[in-house]
Amino acid sequence: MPELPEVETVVRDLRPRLVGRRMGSVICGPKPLRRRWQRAWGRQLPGRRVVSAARRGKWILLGLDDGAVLAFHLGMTGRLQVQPRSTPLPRHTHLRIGLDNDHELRFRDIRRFGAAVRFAHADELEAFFRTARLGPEPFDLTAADWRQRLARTRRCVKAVLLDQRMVAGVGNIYADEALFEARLHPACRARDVSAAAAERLRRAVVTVLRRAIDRRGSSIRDYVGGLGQPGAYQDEFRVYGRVGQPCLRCRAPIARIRLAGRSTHFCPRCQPAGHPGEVPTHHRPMARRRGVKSATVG
DNA sequence: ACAGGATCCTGGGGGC
DNA sequence: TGCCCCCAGGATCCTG
Repeated sequence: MPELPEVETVVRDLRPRLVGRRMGSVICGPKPLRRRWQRAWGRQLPGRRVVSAARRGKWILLGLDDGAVLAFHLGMTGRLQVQPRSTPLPRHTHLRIGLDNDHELRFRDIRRFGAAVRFAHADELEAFFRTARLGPEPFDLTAADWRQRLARTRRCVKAVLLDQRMVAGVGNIYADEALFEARLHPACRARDVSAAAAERLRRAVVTVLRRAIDRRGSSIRDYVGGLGQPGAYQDEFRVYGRVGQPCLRCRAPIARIRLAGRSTHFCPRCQPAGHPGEVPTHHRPMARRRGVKSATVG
């Protein structure tokens, strides 16, 4: 679930509570975390001091005083929190790292799509991101680079936004919100998007992410920040999760379709299929077998 | 190469 | 109440 704004919020919450702290005992839960975490890593952590807390895409990066980096990905349901050791341990807590102040860093993840990885050096981390071809941060993405990236694919813009190799940190919520902001139909082929629309989209992504960071991210069901508080941006969604409800700009009912395997929300009137030079492709109604209401037919 | 679908997990909600 | 199906802030395989 957590996308860039949620991850950024967690990092900002954790930074003052982790940086300067020394790590103690490490306790792993019985179930593996996408097989990334290696039990042996637990032995390398005690005694190390946290020197930095940062974010790259949807990754949380804790720099240690031996040059190693402890990286966390929250997947769909991951939570990374600093809590007093006395706080009751919730279910699905997979990793606990003691701190030198009666608190501990707890990684909890119901669905276990998340990951924890120890990189021995910053070089290893860089190699990892290179291998994954992790794209640029949205805030660093230049207009020219973005235009070229869009021009090189036949996929629809929604799929492009979700692809971490194209731009890092955007997920399903903010892809939909940014496309609404840019007034672009999510099914538009990326390569057919005009230069003007591409630039609108690039700016919309930045705008929406900044707004969401200001509101400490979106909490729909599982997400909380590094101190356990929910975010508030869900109250400002223009399209995400608003199927059938009136568009806040034009009152037309918000539609939902499935694109790139994900629920996709948009306003059929504000995000028309037929912008000049922007030809939307395939899109099927969400409705499956069981009378699930198809949003497109209010 | 490329795009879509299945898959990994667990839990919640709705329909019957 | 119970069962079954669908759904979910993600990413990675596999297939055609």
